[in-house]
Amino acid sequence: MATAVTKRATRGTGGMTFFLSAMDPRAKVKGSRDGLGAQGVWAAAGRPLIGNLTTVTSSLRGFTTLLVGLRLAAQTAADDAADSAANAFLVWEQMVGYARHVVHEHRGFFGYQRVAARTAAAKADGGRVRLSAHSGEQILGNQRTDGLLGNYTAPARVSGLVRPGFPVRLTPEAAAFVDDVYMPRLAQAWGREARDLVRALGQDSVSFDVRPNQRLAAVASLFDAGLGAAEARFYQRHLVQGGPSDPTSGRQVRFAAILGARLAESEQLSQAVIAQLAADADEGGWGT
DNA sequence: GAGTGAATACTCGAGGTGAA
DNA sequence: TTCACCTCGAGTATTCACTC
Repeated sequence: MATAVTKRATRGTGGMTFFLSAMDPRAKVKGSRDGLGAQGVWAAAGRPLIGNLTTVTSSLRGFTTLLVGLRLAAQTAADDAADSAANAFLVWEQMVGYARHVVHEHRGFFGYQRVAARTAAAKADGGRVRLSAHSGEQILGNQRTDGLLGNYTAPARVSGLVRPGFPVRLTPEAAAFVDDVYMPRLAQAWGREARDLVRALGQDSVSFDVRPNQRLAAVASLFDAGLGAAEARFYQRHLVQGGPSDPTSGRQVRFAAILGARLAESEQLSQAVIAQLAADADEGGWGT
């Protein structure tokens, strides 16, 4: 049948050509606001190449927040109480937001607006904010579904960072990475194995000082500019290359390789660069 | 009690809208 | 332009009533 995107495999040349045709009403997404049918293009052409990430998971530091938060939250709920672990994660996500805003002046994380507003209010009134899972203290209308827990957990699972099933827990490899790379930085201000931080996250409500201090700085240090060698290797393997169970059967690894090479030469993803990528793919004999 | 199927709830991944 | 919040459809899991 004809679809919005029809692919023609040209096995002789090892390439594949995409062209547009009229929308098949059977393929149309019912009631979708996707008037141009971009979702169909993404599903047909993008998803087979990038198996783990979504259009929302554009922040590497979002994954950093998720990994460290899940590690800490698991320690607050040793009895597998999923709800309390989730609540602890929400508190951690709030804490990270304040630290990134105050220390690094970061934007572009979930909840930025409320974090900025409450920080300004706190500076005029004692310098402390309240962190908790209660709706009034969350940094989004529904932090659980619209924050990192809702948007990053599934891609992290596909990337081999989060175990399948429930409750949400890191894979052994991801947990070891957090312990090696991030926990020592937190421990400098929060005590051995960041025990004071774990204790704080386990509380129903936390009063958090957003004036410059060691604990705030320790949390912010996880989000310093640049990546260490171990971080770069880890994220390259799990996020860029799709992780150990790469659902694209190696296509994502090859795509990352040629994209990386082309972007190293060019600042922007222009039409010319895309044409070059297609030529690179043809040369590599990708087939379908 | 076991098996089946419908109804319901939940999760995930898209894009749109409106305020600032 | 950015950000927060929303809707929507598809897929999956769970619950429950019904039949044998």
